Amino acid sequence: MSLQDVSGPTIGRLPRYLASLMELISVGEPTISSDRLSELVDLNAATVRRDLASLGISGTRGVGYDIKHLVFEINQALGLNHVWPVIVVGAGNLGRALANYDGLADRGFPVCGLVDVDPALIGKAVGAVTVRPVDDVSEMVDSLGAAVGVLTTSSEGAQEAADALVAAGVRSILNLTPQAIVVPEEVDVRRVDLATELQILSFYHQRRASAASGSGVPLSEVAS
Amino acid sequence: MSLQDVSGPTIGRLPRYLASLMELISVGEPTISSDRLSELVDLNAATVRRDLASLGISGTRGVGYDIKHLVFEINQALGLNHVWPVIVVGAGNLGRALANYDGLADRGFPVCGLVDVDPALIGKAVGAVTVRPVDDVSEMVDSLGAAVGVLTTSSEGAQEAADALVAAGVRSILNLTPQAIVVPEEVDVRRVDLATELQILSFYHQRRASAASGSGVPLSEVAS
DNA sequence: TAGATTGTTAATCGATTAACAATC
DNA sequence: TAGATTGTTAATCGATTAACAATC
Repeated sequence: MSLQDVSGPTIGRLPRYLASLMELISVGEPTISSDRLSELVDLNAATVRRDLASLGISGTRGVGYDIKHLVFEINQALGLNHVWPVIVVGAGNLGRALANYDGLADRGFPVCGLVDVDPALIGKAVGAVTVRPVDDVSEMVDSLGAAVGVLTTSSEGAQEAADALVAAGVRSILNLTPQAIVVPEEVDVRRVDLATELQILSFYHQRRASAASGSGVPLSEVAS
Repeated sequence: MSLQDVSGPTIGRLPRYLASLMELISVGEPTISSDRLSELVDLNAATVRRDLASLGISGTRGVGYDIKHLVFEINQALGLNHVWPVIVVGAGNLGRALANYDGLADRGFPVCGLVDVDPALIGKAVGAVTVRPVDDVSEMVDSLGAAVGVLTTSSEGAQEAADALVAAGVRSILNLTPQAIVVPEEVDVRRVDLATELQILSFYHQRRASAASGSGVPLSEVAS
């Protein structure tokens, strides 16, 4: 299953709705109209109503939507009424940064395990966890109830790491390596590649500067 | 300018084309048909021809596209015939991980500067750079020719960091904090939020497991 | 010339949005 | 009842794709 393909219109917007709604809750508003919410998230009001209807959320004509109900249902849809323990494979700089990062645990994704193939790293304490060998993954998934794996290995190690996660029963993988991985059909993979993100930025930068001379330094040869 | 809106169909696929083409080069193939390339990148052949035509690349009827030419032109379109020096704002775990990460420099985005507001971090050596105060950003952008800024501060520091980059003349920002930032119209921002990526994974995980009992641990209260 | 493949037109598909009857 | 706002239909828009004439 390829997430990007299946995703449909709604899912990517749910976190945005949630962020705006949380602010409204802190202000104490009880209800909100699709019209006003649409302004906050910069979408069309009809799109907002569509999205909410598709989640099975209904409002009250003439009044709007109950904000707390909205938040509850969106959290439900996103699976945020659960805690999803995460196992990070790869205890390099990025893996260790993730294990130290509160932003994941705060949103229901605590890093409960950190593994690596490098014997030199095994046993090292990082944040709240200790680096363990990759061979332990299967046991860790079972005992910790981990549902999600994050790959922060080198490109070379990515496939092997993914295989280990899949063998351990993990069905959701966030791949932070530059390497595309191959997994069975029933496993979901999302890939975030920072260099690709920068490429996209530079694409627009270049396009914007097109006529003017670019501020980048010419690179020797590319296509050889 | 919102990148997601403007992006059009092509840009997000260019890195994929490039990856497949690089492999073909290493195998020594001289040309490729849109049909074959479309299989490699899992797209429709007409879409491939569309994309290439939109970049001004033409092939030869009956033969296909010259692979080296293709690679050169796609690199050109992505701005990869330039080196884009990057300044990272925020020398926490993630910022330091980026400064140590070869994957960016390898693809033309060397981290040339790392700054932080925390006096305790100033002067620390990280990878090839030394942490400097945020106040130096403007001078650094000029002297290093930095075109892209990456935010790895805390949520609280994100807006201030973005303001400093914008004031220094940076027009492309990759925001890795969970905080949305406000910038002038002429500045491009891309946001990558790992917790959001995990949310999307868990959304599908949950949907897949819908009927069956979820494997996540129930969370106490969400909507209060 | 016969076969292959491009470049592009027209058809299709899916998502967004305007509009409005239903109804609080 | 009058005003507001939902829920949904039909119109619109934009991207993908099939199909095919052009041409190597």
